[in-house]
Amino acid sequence: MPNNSNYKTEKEFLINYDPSEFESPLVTVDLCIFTLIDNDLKVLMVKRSQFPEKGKLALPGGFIDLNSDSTIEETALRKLLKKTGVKSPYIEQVSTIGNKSRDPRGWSVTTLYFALIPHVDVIESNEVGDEVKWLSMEDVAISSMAFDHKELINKARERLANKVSYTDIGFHVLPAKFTLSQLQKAFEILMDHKLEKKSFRRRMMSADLVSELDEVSSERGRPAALYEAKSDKLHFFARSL
Amino acid sequence: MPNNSNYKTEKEFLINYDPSEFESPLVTVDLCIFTLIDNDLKVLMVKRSQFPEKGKLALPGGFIDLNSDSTIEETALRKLLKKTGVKSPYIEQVSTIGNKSRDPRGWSVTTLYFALIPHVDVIESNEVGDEVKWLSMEDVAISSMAFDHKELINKARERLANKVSYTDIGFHVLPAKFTLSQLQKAFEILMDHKLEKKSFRRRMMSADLVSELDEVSSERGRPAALYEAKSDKLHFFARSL
DNA sequence: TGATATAGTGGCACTGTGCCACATATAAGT
DNA sequence: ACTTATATGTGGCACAGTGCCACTATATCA
Repeated sequence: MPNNSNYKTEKEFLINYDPSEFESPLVTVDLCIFTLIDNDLKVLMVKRSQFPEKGKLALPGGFIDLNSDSTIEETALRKLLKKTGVKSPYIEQVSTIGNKSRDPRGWSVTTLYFALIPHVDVIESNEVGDEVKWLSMEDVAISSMAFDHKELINKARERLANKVSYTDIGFHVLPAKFTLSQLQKAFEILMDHKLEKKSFRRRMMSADLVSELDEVSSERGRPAALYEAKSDKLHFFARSL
Repeated sequence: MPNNSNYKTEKEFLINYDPSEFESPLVTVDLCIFTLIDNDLKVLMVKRSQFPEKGKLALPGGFIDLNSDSTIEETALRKLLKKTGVKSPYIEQVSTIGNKSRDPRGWSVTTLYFALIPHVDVIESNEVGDEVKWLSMEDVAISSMAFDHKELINKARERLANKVSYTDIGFHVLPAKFTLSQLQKAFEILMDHKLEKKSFRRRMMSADLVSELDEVSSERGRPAALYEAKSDKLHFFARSL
């Protein structure tokens, strides 16, 4: 607990102030990076190379670099860039978890972010050469993980599903051009909830979020019109999906 | 930055691990405690008695007590209890802000909570005898404040308005018995948005959140039926207000 | 008794949604 | 060539919830 009580002026305080008076918890940032691969929701994990929890799967993340990071968001973006090569993801702070038991090293606080990236943008074999792995969300429940990271993933997953239902963040897992069916499928997977085709299309068109291109995507069946997102701005739907 | 790299076993790691290897930021918890006094939204402020920012208005909050607090929520509740005497408020984590410039003492991280309490439950002249003040939200913009606390209040205010529009947390600023008009007025102030009387009543009744009592409240005009909240559970409206 | 004030309701037009049948356009199979 | 499978895209209607506001109800005050 702090003890810097009896200074008479601001100057005296600043000169004599000793940061080590404060006993601080460990502070980390953890990232839950989601993407869609073959219509399967995946989360990026790394295998820990150091104690504690050496060898276990963990979320990418780590300590704030007090010298080079000037904000906590910068820490998060730096770590995401290092693991995926993606520079401008959708990223959002989920929650901060702090208690005395989550880390064997002692009182520990972590700020959890989730990010949404299109899989095509990921540079495989990242620069660090850490052992990274896209884990299917279906396998999260049955995998053993470091610290409380399984809980963290569940929190992020919940926030993701919720937010996708009333914003356009779902666009961020798709490539630049997509069909409305692909878009709908992505929303359905992210929300874990089936959607009605007609209603979905009506909403997307009336929200004016996409513009039709002069191209079609053709696989099986009738060729589908390709669209692109109209804006990068976060858009709130008037009503939830 | 951490340096605890070369341990061969977990045991060796735990024995030799030195927490001071880590350079940690300052970690605090700040509270934005809202209530309604005479149909005016207020936020609780304290006058700082120590450097830095001595004498300025600040949000109640402070350092985690690593010995007595076992979670960060416990820290928040402890501080709220100390300032207001309220034991079971509505409380919610808003966001965590961390950067190198917000505190003259150096890299600093704060986790911001907002709380909603009924004014009647507040024990005036709290045990610490700190100089505390209910500041009207209208005066926030024109008041000088410590650190980045004005921004913190604005963030909490925004979250509050938003959340009130699709949940029943607005109930928490009212006494146990209230009229529907009082309830509507409270929602309007918290959301900063006028509501339609008929629509509001329809929604409240169909959501089955209140039960009518055999009492009436009578001031001017026709006496109004008194109601009480049916449950403490957080309820999400199907549609926003 | 009538003015004023607040509580509470009736009722209708409008909007968005769920639903599902139908029309359209292509590839693949025979 | 024609059929079948498959997927895209639309038409249209019943239904539910909302906004709106005039109207009724019940009190106090002068």
